[in-house]
Amino acid sequence: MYPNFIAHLQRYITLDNQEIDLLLSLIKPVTIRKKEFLLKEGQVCKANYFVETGLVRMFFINEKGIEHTTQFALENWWIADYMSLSNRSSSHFHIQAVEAATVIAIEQHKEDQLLAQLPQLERYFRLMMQRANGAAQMRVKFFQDFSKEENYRQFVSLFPQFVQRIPQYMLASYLRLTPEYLSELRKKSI
Amino acid sequence: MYPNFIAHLQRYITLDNQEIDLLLSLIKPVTIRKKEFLLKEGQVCKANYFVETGLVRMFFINEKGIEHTTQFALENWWIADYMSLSNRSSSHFHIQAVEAATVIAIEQHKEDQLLAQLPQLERYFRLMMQRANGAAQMRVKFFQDFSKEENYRQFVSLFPQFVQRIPQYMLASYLRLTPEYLSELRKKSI
DNA sequence: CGGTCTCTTGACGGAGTTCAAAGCTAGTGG
DNA sequence: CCACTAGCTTTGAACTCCGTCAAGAGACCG
Repeated sequence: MYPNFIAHLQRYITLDNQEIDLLLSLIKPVTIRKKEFLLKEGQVCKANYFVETGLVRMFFINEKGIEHTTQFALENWWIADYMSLSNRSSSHFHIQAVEAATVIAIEQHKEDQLLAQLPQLERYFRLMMQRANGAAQMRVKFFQDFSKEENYRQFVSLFPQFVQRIPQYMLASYLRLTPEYLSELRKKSI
Repeated sequence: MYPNFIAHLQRYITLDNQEIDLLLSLIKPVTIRKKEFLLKEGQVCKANYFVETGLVRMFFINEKGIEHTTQFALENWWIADYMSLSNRSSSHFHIQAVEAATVIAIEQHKEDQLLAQLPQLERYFRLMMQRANGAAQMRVKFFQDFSKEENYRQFVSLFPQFVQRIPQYMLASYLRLTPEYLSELRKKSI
């Protein structure tokens, strides 16, 4: 049951079987199909989500109606609108399945109970949030460092298998370029 | 002693005087003058830094020799290269004082001891990392949403007093535009 | 198979960069 | 406390990366 989730926890903290059972009783498993939503803009983000299998993304729609993907979450990554979650404010983002996904939700309203009963989880989440921060810092560097063409080439060479899993328009919106320009870059390189 | 630091902790967790004394015995206060460094590219980041007073920034230098500022830390913010800190890998960034600053360093090699003796701090740092993540997500949205001109105008209207504290070339490098173009935008708006 | 997304192509335009050079400002040492 | 200098800011001209628009080809789903 949720092998990725359990293995991931145990890479950072130790939990015995009893504790794992307790934990599993307090989480909420969610399965979503392609294009279904975990969160929509305007709602308050009610949980932190662990991707057990599948692929999920975060995006927003600007005033011109154009989608901008800000984040992908593959297997073993956490995703949520952390501003909305921290402040109970309404979210500026959508979270949506790119592929059908099974997700573990840690719900806000059960968090206190969970952390009181399994204090090791404070440590686990601290480490996860720190790791996510590190990733965010590197991403900022990545985008600032290079031209859009270089961004594209780097990304494809770093994550060739991942690029196969997402439609081009979505990659374009993540890399901050238009589908037309991405198409042009692809033509040049083949 | 370190009023901002203590007050900030107590906004999120409770600590009695004895615990505060213990904490203060395990931190390392650092004062740096303008342009001095807390971290240089290539070093391993050895601490998480809380800005008690002053102003600090994170930046890197690309292959053309151009500086890119990725983050500012004002009073009451934490700053570190979290990838380097988590993995003990060498850093891709510099951390430098923009103004003379007094900083509280939580050193990696004392972290275990600190967290064992003051387990509430796990919670505090979890919340700080989550807050930083929320800020990072909003920043990505901010940059993706608008043109460079709009980024500039928004930033100035949101943080007019902060803009006074930093040189223009540094604001330009944070907003991902050239000093020449920033100068042009300033002229237009006055 | 029909219709609606997705991807490609090409022409055009403009936001933003590059380069060079000249003012300005602020910090430093004499 | 002044003078010098290095570095910051401004200006303007040329250029280019990349977005916009429009239209057609292809792909996928009901």
